[in-house]
Amino acid sequence: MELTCIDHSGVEPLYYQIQQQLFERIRLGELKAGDPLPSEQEISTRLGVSRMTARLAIKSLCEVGIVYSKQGKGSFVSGLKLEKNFRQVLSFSEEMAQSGRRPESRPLGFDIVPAEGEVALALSLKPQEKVIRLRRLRIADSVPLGIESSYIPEKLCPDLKATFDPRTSLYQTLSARYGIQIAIADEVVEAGLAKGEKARLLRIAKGSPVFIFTRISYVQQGQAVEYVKSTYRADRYKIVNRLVRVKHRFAVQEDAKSS
Amino acid sequence: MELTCIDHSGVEPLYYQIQQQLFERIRLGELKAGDPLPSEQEISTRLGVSRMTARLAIKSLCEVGIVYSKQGKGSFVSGLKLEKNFRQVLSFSEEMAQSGRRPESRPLGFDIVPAEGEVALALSLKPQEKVIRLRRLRIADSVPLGIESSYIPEKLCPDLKATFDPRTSLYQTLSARYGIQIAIADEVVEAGLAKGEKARLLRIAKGSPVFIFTRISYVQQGQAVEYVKSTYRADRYKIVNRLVRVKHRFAVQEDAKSS
DNA sequence: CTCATCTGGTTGTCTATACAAGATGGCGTA
DNA sequence: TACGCCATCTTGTATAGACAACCAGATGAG
Repeated sequence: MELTCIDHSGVEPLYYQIQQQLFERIRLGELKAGDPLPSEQEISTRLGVSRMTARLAIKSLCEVGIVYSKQGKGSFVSGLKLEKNFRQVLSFSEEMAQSGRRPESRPLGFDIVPAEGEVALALSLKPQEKVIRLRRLRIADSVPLGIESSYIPEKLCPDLKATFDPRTSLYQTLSARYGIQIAIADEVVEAGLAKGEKARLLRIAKGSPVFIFTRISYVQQGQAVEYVKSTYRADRYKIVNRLVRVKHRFAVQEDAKSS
Repeated sequence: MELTCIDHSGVEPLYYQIQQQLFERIRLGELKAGDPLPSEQEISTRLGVSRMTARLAIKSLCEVGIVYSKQGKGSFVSGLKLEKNFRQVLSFSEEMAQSGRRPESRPLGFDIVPAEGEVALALSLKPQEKVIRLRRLRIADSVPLGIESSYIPEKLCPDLKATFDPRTSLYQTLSARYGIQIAIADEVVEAGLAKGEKARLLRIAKGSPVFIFTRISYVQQGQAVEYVKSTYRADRYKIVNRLVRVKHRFAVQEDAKSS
């Protein structure tokens, strides 16, 4: 497949069509790691678009890390696997789908409680405001994997408690019924030991290692919409990360506590 | 502080100067969460640059998540904390500096061994090729924090063994002496229990929870340069992540295993 | 042969302009 | 009053052109 047939009619942006064609060629292995992409000039003349448009397409591929550019040399396919999308906020179902496992959820509790302590703090609520609390046992391929407790301000989704089926996707419901699209989440990961009720629910011995996640999800405007605390079995769950080395442009200097 | 004084002499790119000015105003709290940034038009006329240049400055702020744009409305400061840089490849010293702790390293071993098993696989080496192995105890504020074993192909840095002081920064040396700049790393995080020698070195009880990191670092071209396996105390170490919800443009569909 | 220079190709930055598309408020008409 | 249309602001997309910075290979002089 070569770079061809750009639709100039305007239904889809030109740079997006080019980006998708290039991405497809990479995904199919037609362009392999280290291979040079067509130069901006070449794309420009071959497809009859301006160089800036071709450039925009390539830059958007650079942003997700599957391509890199070198001044004076060209743009190249990076040698990184694209098997997984790292750094994503994923729902449990999405996560399981990515790793090819069959997800299942068993509700452990679904009620409305006043926000208190860390929950109120994380969601910027006054201590008396109501939150919807949803506790679920997460199951992968019939094996208990983790326990999740979600807290969502009731004012954001008034009748969620009445209409939501706790076995389905919370994120999908928030998006479809309330127009709440989660854009970013901050997550703290700790390691600990399973004990008591949690060990029993997860069917592991007391003292087994577990991951403890604390996650706050935000919409793009920055408002917190969800606080989640969860415990996952460490023998059946691991975290895969892709880290990037930043070129200290936005390095936030430490507050001068020591000086 | 207002948008002022752009240096047109060409030492620093214009869009970069503008980006830095805006970033500084946000960092100082002069522009708070939810506040609109000056419009592209306004920046353009006020500073005497073209709108595309102003746009480039704003877009680069969007990329790191501290600003978002809405067609027809404007660009706004997002409500996200920028206290930390998330998801970076950091050296131990850099990481400690960010959290305001005093780093220290005690070498536990420094030798050259043949690559075997997982190490050879990760670094794409033939089983007989030599790797430099460096084991270090990582200490923060005089408290043992973790044990790290790094493996680096000897051919990439021939006389490292002879010249490198194991108490200093490995990344800095790789960059300064060999021109090896690490650009990306893939990391797997597991949770486990401390036992035997590791528990003793870390001064924790056997059976205490620990993080187990397995990291492979790459240069931008994709070649692996370092394999690290490390064990960190979970009572003194936690992971902080920022996740983004991607707009399924690059979603890699699952291999059709089920169909 | 060796080394400096030139030259063409590439990405990086920047300008000036244009129209499309979404948001918002006002104005006028029904 | 209520509603639709319009003017105007915003960002999004696209063009054509220009020069700078960088890289690599060819060419030439010594």
